[in-house]
Amino acid sequence: MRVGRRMDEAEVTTEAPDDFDGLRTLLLSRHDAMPKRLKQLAAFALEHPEDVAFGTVAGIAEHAGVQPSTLVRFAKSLGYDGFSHLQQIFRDRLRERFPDYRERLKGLRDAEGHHVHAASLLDGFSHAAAVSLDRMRGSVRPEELARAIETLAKADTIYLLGARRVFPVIAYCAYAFGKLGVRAILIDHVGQLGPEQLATAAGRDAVLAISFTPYAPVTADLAAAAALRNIPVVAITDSAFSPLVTSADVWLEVAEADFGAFRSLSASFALAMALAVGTAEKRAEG
Amino acid sequence: MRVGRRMDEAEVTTEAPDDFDGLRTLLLSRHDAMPKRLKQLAAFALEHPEDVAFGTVAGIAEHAGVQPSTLVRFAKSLGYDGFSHLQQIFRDRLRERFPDYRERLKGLRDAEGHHVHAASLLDGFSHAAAVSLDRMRGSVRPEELARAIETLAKADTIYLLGARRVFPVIAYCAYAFGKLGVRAILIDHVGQLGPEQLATAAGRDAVLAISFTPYAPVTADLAAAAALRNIPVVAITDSAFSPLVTSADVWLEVAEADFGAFRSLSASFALAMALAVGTAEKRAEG
DNA sequence: TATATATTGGAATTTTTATTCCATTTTTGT
DNA sequence: ACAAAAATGGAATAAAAATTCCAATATATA
Repeated sequence: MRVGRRMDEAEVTTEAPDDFDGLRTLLLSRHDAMPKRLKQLAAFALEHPEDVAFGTVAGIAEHAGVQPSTLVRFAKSLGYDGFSHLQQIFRDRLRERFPDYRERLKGLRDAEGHHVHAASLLDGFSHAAAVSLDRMRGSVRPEELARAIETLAKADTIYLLGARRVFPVIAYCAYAFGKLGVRAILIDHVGQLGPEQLATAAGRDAVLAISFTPYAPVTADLAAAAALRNIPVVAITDSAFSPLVTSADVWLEVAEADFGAFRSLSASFALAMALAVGTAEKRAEG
Repeated sequence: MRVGRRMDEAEVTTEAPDDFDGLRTLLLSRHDAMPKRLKQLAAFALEHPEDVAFGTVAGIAEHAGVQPSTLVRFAKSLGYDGFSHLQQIFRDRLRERFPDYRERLKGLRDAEGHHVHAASLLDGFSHAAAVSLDRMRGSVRPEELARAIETLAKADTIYLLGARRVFPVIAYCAYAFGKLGVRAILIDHVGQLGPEQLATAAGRDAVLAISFTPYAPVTADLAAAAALRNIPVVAITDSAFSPLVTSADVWLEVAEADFGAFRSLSASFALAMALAVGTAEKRAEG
């Protein structure tokens, strides 16, 4: 037997699955025993199979945060000839994906009662979300959006206002602004301390308020209070009759679709993310 | 004007569609007026789009019965930089992805500077959301969803676990369950009291936990603690490597698409809503 | 803690792939 | 049928990509 064998040429037994499911299983079983970077790649590959299918070694390596050579090593450690060979598995999967889709719908119908019902609920909510997103294209005007971003970009601190149904959106804004290095304060109104949380806001700051019917009184009240103190208010709401409109310097209209008694929040989220990133970029510019 | 212009550098007007549908239309309209080999390629491309997406110049040329150079000429005659550029359109179609960020800006050029940028951000986030929703159809299996609903429906109280990026989703669950008359407790971990908030949970209850990469340790830890105490855990996560998987009795996979550094949450929301409504309905039944 | 072993980063190399160029053939218009 | 323009094939070249190799680092073992 040869001496001085390097890891690069590691011996491989009977692996190298030739379809995606097999690869997936292999990856899952081996994952715990893998070294750091390879583990990282295994996770990346299963999370972004499309990137692996289409990307180049350099591109994927950058995305996954490893060196190009690690990709080749990864492929070899699984028993493939090299990265190109491994990539083939990912590509094959995509080629077969379209037929898969129809099978699924068929299978959905044949399944038993519960499943169908659960799946159709999911379908219903997905559909409502998709409709909301589509509608937003028509209702949000680019100039207004740009004005909203300008207002927020000029602010020293952004105070985030939203309650009940839209609280998730505003909570997400707090996360996003924080990530982007924009100072923002979430008015979560714990212990009914909303007014106090907003007390430190001044004219150089701004308020981002969100409210949909039935408008939560806190949000409208606090926004009005801010406006009275000459703090710029950017509002996201669902109609021109919203109480927020009178307090707002700029407002954006989003009409979410519903399914059953529940309304989507998808369009609001997309809009909130655009505001956050737009604001951060505008600040970076100057 | 230059003399002796060659066909290779043919002038191109305003073509070069940046999505597959546009390309298809262009190909169909130009087809009749094309020279023999290019016509041949147009037909081949529409008939075997996947081969074009994955193949190499040499390979496709052979398959289609033309010279490699003809492929490059074909791409250029349509207004693309070269074959690689044309191929990108075919690849985008397969991954259902947006044309490049920059390309997008070009398309919205008629508006003024800021507006364009803001609008394309919004477009990007909307699209990521739509893609996420669509993908979910493939990754969530109806039977698993039904099992998750059953587990939650049997529970006395549902404890809601989620932090950081997914906190909005779990916060929304608290709202939805409340509206539906299902007893649920939001573990918001205020004052680091997460473990205490979960202390009252017992085997007759259930935990609904959500976590995506990079997995917040609190969520994984609390879910593991619950599992140890034999409390059923339903998890929503983004890969089989998630630390939640080991603790979960049922887990649902959702891979959200991203735009820039931010991932959508739309699919997670839709799934959460389906779980909530499904649970409420199941309880009402029996 | 010292030593052996595995893992990783990054530059150098090789291979593959796209593109360009030009001589030859085909088509078009007169 | 003839000249001019367009189209084509195929070799030559340039560009991009994958792969290999080795030094540096980290990890495990005694």
